[in-house]
Amino acid sequence: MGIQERKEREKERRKQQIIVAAKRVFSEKGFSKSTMEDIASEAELSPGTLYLYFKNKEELYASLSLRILQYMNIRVQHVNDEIGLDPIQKMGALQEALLDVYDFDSTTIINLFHLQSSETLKNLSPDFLNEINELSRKSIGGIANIINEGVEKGLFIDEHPHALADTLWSLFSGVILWEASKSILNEQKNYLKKTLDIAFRIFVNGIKKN
Amino acid sequence: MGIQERKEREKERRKQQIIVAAKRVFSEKGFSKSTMEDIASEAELSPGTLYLYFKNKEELYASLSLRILQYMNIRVQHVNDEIGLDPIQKMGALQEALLDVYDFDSTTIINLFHLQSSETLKNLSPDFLNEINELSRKSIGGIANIINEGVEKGLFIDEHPHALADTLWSLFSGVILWEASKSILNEQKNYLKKTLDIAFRIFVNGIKKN
Amino acid sequence: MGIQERKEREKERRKQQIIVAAKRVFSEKGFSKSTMEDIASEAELSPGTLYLYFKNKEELYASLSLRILQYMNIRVQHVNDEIGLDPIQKMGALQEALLDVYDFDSTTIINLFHLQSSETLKNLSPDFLNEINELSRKSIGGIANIINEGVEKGLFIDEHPHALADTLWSLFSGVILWEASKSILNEQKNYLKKTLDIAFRIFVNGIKKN
Amino acid sequence: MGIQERKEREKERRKQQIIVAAKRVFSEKGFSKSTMEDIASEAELSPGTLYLYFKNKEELYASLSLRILQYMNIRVQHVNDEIGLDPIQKMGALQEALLDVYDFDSTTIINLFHLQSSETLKNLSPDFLNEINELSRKSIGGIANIINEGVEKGLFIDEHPHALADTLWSLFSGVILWEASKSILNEQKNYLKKTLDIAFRIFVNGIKKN
DNA sequence: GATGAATGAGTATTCATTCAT
DNA sequence: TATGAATGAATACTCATTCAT
Repeated sequence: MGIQERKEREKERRKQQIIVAAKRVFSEKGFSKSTMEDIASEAELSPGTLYLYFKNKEELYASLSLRILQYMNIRVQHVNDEIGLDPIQKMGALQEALLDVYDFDSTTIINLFHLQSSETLKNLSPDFLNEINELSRKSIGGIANIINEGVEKGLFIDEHPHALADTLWSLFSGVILWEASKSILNEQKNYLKKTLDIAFRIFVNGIKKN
Repeated sequence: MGIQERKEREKERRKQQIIVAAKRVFSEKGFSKSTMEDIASEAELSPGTLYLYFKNKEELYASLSLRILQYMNIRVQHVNDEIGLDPIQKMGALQEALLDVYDFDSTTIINLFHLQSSETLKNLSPDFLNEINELSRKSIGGIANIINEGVEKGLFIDEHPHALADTLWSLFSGVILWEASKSILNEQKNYLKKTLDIAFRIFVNGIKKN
Repeated sequence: MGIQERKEREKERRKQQIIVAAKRVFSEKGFSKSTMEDIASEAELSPGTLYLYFKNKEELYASLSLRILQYMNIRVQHVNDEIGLDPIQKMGALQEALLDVYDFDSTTIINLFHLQSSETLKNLSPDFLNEINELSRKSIGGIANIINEGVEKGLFIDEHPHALADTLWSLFSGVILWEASKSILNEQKNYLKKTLDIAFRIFVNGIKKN
Repeated sequence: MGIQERKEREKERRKQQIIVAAKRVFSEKGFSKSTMEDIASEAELSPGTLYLYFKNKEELYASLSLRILQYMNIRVQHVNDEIGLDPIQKMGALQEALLDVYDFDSTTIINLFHLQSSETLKNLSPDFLNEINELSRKSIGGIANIINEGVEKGLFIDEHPHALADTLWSLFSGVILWEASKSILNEQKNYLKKTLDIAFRIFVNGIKKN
């Protein structure tokens, strides 16, 4: 391992350290009530150090989403790559994949959808926006592929697969955000998994031909 | 018209004036980048005056949502009250109603779903939270009623109607937020109505028995 | 009673009404935490009305003191005018008079000494300052007279009577303020009367010749 | 000198720098007319920096008093500890000590007595209140000790020494505040030292037996 | 006179960001 | 690299005062 590479790794480790801290703080206090000082002390670093790894607060916030989007992407591609599953089974596999993504890091995925639906989006640097955009498109493209198979095989209704993928994406994010908000409004146990399950079944049913 | 009543009206007019200005500013800059000064000058009033009508910035923001929620409520009840429509037709009427609500004030309904899915929620006064909670529950209750009819008549699948209503609500808000974010990400024309139409068709199809 | 005079009286009554309210509010919240609105609503008047009777908040505050100073003046003169009392007896009468003044309106007399020792003083209009100054001087002059008698009769030490009066005035105000602050610091019953009694005895003892 | 210790000193120096500036500004404009900006610019620092060293404006104000109270305490204890002085001589030493305290920092001691007799008191944090209270009690306790000696030796009148100490404290603060207010009212040279001298002589005379 | 809605100047405080060490 | 002290711009909110009715 070269010295260059070791440095790279070290740097990556620090970034992780900061991201983990940021995740905790943001999910507890929300974006605007979290201070860089909060995050720094949670990461056991000084405020100045944060700026060696992230350009500013907003990009730190957005970078949380980047990670989960990358992970989501991989999971969706996996489903695409599985051979020997019929479209209906693939939809089942997709549901499982998305649930896994949620389980993997529920805080951040809620963050992701908040971000997507929020003012922060307007203030990100173009580079970041592009990256997020790119990743979202890939994920939705992957979902569209899965659906497309079903359309081509005459199993799913003959809509534009991308439009169907958008609907599924909306459904997924809508359920997650709505459940999150219910848990604030009612301060009671949420039923996310069950709701997601119902939502998926309705969706798959709804796009089946006849 | 008594002097009391006239004053009441005058007061209501001022509130409207502020709300209209707030809507414009918030939807342009988002919550935290909007200053009370911005809103005041948009309303051609002084900052102090805003506080005669709204306790603070957050309640001003939240009160936008209250209006649209009330309107949504009314529209959902209307659908419920219509006689002579079968459940499938009622779902169609519901779709139209919700689209109307969106058309009536698209900015605010996007705000509403942002609010519902965001940190601001945590900082509202309990009274406001309650009122929003109450109104949301009513709307969803209304939707659940519509669905319930279909379930009882054996047309819709035998799930808990409230769970189905939650799913529809999630779908509706998810589509709206996703389209709104797409319009920021891609800065291009959004296809909300079309997407919503597809979403509803899928949903209704998905909950049909057989 | 002429119409002019009636108006004058009416005006005086309003002033009293405001002063009574102001006294209550100021003594509860202190000067800077009391708002004109507080006072207005305590007086069951509107804020604007206050300004018909008092130029501004500070003069309203100061006018409380004016009243008590006038009263104090009268009481001190009474003692001066009493014939047939020897200087020692007059000092006793003076003590009683000052205690009466305190009993008459303890809140305001504390206010008076606060005012005298505070920043508000710097912000009063010259007219008001003069009036307060004048009244203080008169009171102290009156006390000096009493003491002077004792000096002339060879009973009291041969200091400048005005200096002795200053000392007595300081002692009086010091005791009152100190007791007031103790009641805040310790939140317990204060012993003002006893302390004042001791203070007076010491003072009289201290200025006796031999 | 360790690096830790150096930092500590640096920090202390900054605090002093701020305190000196605050003293100047507060004594010129009074508490409420002084802005944090004023103080910051007097200290040649930025407003934010003030908050690194003092929690808020009120604690900055109160901390001025804390210093002088600590100093006063030390001086009073010194008098107590001096051996070979009879009670009368100790009273003389006490007078000198208090005058020294006044000379050491006249502005702040006026502030202290203002504080003690004012609305600010009500708004301090309990910790601060306690500390001030504690220090005042100690000083008065020290004075009471001195007086007690005289009482025990049969030189001073047989009152409760603490009550006599309260009276002396009141006399001291009363004279200082009264002289300070006279200097505002008359805008002329004040005669504090002379008045204090008279006051002390009267007091000592007043508590002597026979 | 009386009102009270509107004003808008005034300020304590916060916090993302920088930079000398 | 890492630090963390210092910065200073930014802003919600208050409240004495005014003035049209």
